[in-house]
Amino acid sequence: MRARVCSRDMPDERLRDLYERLYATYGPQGWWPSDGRFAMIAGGILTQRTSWRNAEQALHGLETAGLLSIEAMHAATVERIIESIRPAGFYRSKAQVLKGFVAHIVTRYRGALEGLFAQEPGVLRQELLSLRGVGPETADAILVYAAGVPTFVIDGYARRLLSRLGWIDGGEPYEQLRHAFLDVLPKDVELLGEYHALIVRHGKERCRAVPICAGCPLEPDCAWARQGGAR
DNA sequence: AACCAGGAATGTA
DNA sequence: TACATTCATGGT
Repeated sequence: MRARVCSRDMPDERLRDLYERLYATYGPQGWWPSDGRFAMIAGGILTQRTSWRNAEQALHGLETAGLLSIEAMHAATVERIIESIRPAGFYRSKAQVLKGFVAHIVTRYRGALEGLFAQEPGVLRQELLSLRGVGPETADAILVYAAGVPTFVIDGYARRLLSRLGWIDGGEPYEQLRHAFLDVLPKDVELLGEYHALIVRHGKERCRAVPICAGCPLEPDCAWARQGGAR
């Protein structure tokens, strides 16, 4: 089946319905409530290919070490950052990424995140993407949850859900899927952030508990669900 | 005891 | 462009 979600000429009602259904099922997810913007960014980097549980431990490690600020982390050695974030895994590369990020903020914006976030949204996104260790998913997560920019985060859960709904083939480029959501949803940061969080929440249920779409593999009686819901 | 977790960079063909 | 490999800990 072709990816009708991706048409811009034909606004896709299904993506709005899906949000309503997910929200009605799981309620607000309350991602990244009030830890501070830098903590949100650090969390976004630390959680790459890692459970949020482990990323939180790493964040706590940074907090305990007093490294949860741009100035402190900029002054710290990579070794000390590594010690603090070990539970998150990939600690060597992530420590470099964190240090590279704060170095960028310090040199370009004199250590103030406000300078970065004051950029035009499109420029800001490109600038984030230019940083080492910040790919499309992390960039969009930072934009939505820290910068307040209305964009959409596409992750493995979103791809898997849309595939199982039969709305995409699965191999669509990141940008295509991002626009599929953006083009049919209100430019509301809260809604867009909630939507992504709901998709993750639903994905973690491993599609066992709640049928989201009639006839889709999420139905309790479908073959995929009976197999145990793995992969 | 393999498998997965709120990815991205690099290398190869 | 498309696919494989590397990074690495911790829970199930």
